[in-house]
Amino acid sequence: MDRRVSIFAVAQKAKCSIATVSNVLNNKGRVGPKRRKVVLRAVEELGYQVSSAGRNLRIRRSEMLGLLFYPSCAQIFKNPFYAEIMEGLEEGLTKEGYHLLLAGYQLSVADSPVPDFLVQGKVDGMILLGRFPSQIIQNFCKASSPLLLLDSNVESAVDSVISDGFTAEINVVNHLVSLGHQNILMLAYDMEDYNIDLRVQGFLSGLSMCGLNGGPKNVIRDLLSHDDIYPALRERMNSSTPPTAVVAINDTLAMAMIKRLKDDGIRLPEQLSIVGYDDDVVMSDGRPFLSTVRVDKKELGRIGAELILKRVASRDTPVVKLRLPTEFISRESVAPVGVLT
Amino acid sequence: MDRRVSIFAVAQKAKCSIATVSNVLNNKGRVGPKRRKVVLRAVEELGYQVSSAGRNLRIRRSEMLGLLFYPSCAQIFKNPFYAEIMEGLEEGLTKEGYHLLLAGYQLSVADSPVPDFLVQGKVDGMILLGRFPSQIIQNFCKASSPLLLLDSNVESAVDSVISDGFTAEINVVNHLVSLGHQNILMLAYDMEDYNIDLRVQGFLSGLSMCGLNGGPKNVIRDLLSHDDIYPALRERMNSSTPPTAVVAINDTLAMAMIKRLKDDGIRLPEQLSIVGYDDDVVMSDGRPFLSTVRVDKKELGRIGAELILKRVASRDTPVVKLRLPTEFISRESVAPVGVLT
DNA sequence: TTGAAAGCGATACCAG
DNA sequence: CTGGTATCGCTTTCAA
Repeated sequence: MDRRVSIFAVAQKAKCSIATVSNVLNNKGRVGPKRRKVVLRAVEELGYQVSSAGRNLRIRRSEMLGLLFYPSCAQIFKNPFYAEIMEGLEEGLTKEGYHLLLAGYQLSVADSPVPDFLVQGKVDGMILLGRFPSQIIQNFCKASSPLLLLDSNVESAVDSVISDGFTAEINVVNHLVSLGHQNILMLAYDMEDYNIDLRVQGFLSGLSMCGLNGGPKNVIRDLLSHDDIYPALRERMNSSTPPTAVVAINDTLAMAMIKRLKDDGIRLPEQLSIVGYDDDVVMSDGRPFLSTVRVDKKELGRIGAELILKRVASRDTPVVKLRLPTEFISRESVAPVGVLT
Repeated sequence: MDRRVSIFAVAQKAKCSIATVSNVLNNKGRVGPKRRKVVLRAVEELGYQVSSAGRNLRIRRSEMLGLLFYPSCAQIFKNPFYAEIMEGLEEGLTKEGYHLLLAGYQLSVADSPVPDFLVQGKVDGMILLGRFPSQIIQNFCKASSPLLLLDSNVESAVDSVISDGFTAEINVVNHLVSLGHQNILMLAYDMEDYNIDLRVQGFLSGLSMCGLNGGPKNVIRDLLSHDDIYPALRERMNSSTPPTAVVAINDTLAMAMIKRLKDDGIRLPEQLSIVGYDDDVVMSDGRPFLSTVRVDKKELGRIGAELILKRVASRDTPVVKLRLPTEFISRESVAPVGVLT
């Protein structure tokens, strides 16, 4: 912000008008190659850089996007999943000269339902990363400023990009069934979460597509923590018709179950096949073990950048709800049913 | 950025000049209480918010600070320690109307040694969070824009704030010695890191202050990973003069050692007392176990905010190198020497 | 192909 | 205590 050398200095040195300098810098093309070179050299020699203050005022955009976490940055970033999304996001934005303004929800939204940097026009739009209560999302929608839901979604007219958990779980079921599994159980957390809904729906669709007429009994989703979920799983294992495969809502849950199952002497994958979701870098005994659904998190971020930028450019673009394709990753945690490897 | 209602509208509605509106909004005091109220109401009714674009241009500050991570946001944020610092930092900045511009080092510093948003005047200064190679820090110093090293330091004229590992480790040693420990070992990683240096120095000073004439033999610092460090510790334990207490450079290392020691059947803390550093939330058997040095991470961030803001306000403020006081937290992992609890 | 000049929205000086 | 007004640095018509 301590710019001593303004566009004037450049114009002077290049013996032309500031308009021409601006045109050169913005590649407006309406400048002859000769002049262009002279200007560029002047810029170089003076070490000139456009002042975004002046620029922003004129173009009426800040070229800055707000990034909001809920409940706080700490919570989000502890999760490596989001960290990778962030990388893609930043990459996509930087490429277009955009930057991210950081904010935890708590701090920014003290009294007003909308962060003040939004309302102050510090940003051209907002990106909501993670699982926001839908009430909060509604507030943001009302602000009628460009908005993007990254890795989440609600049934309103807001752009959003998530991984295609629906198709993913259908594929998972298909794969398991092709290995002979008939009694498949899905494990999820009990919370309001679009991603979970989607995956559960995909799972159930998968079952019925395979003629397995699955239903609520195939899904355990009324428990919150690993410690609560495991006993429920254990109970099923001890029933007269134990599942031969378990689909966990994400890798974290899958790994937690695996640990407990092993402790209880259940042989994996012989007795029970397990599939996760996310393809977090999880190791077991030094090498990847868990079959899972790979989500290209960087791509998720990149696409997100594209989407929000598009909306900033023209606010009446039709709303886009994107589901990113996923890839099933087959590892040791899945085996054909009844086969003792 | 889509402000339809400018300061003009307010002035019109309040039947005064834009100058007065500005004065009211900035609490310049030179406005009568009556007018002031009228203006405030107009602002309210119109839902007016100052445009930071206009403001920034005029005051020649962006009221934005760049936050830089090395090597990438992902790396940093996976560490809960930094996450808490961030909270304090954000709190301190928001209070003063400042915001954080986010950037991973990789992306921002592709070719230029200094991120483009700095040079473009998008920010009024930079905050470097974490362990940067000193070469990189030097580059930033040259940029002669306000700079703050958060939780790190170099021997140049840059503001920095870290926890006082020196005094902390002296206290740790004193405490251990007061419990009868004479043979104390410090464990650290082999890397260039001001914090590690400081703590090691404090540790050694502590020893000599207690008349224990410790030396390099009391410090193991030539190894990189937990897996390498443990054998070295193990070797000491098996020697003719085994340590009775171990001071780990941080909680992570301490917990890693504890796990391995337990696996090897060493009774803790009877056979060996252990102290960590950071007071991360680490549990063992469901409750805090590890004696450690508590760092008020939020305060670290808050102080950091204060420092950089001060420098932005006046660049020729003398350089400040701050060491935040710490607190020794006594828990079960430390016991008097030779006492079998 | 180039330049002059009109703002963008706010702050702050200087008069009154 | 209040109001003109110059100015910040840039983009963008409109003329030439």
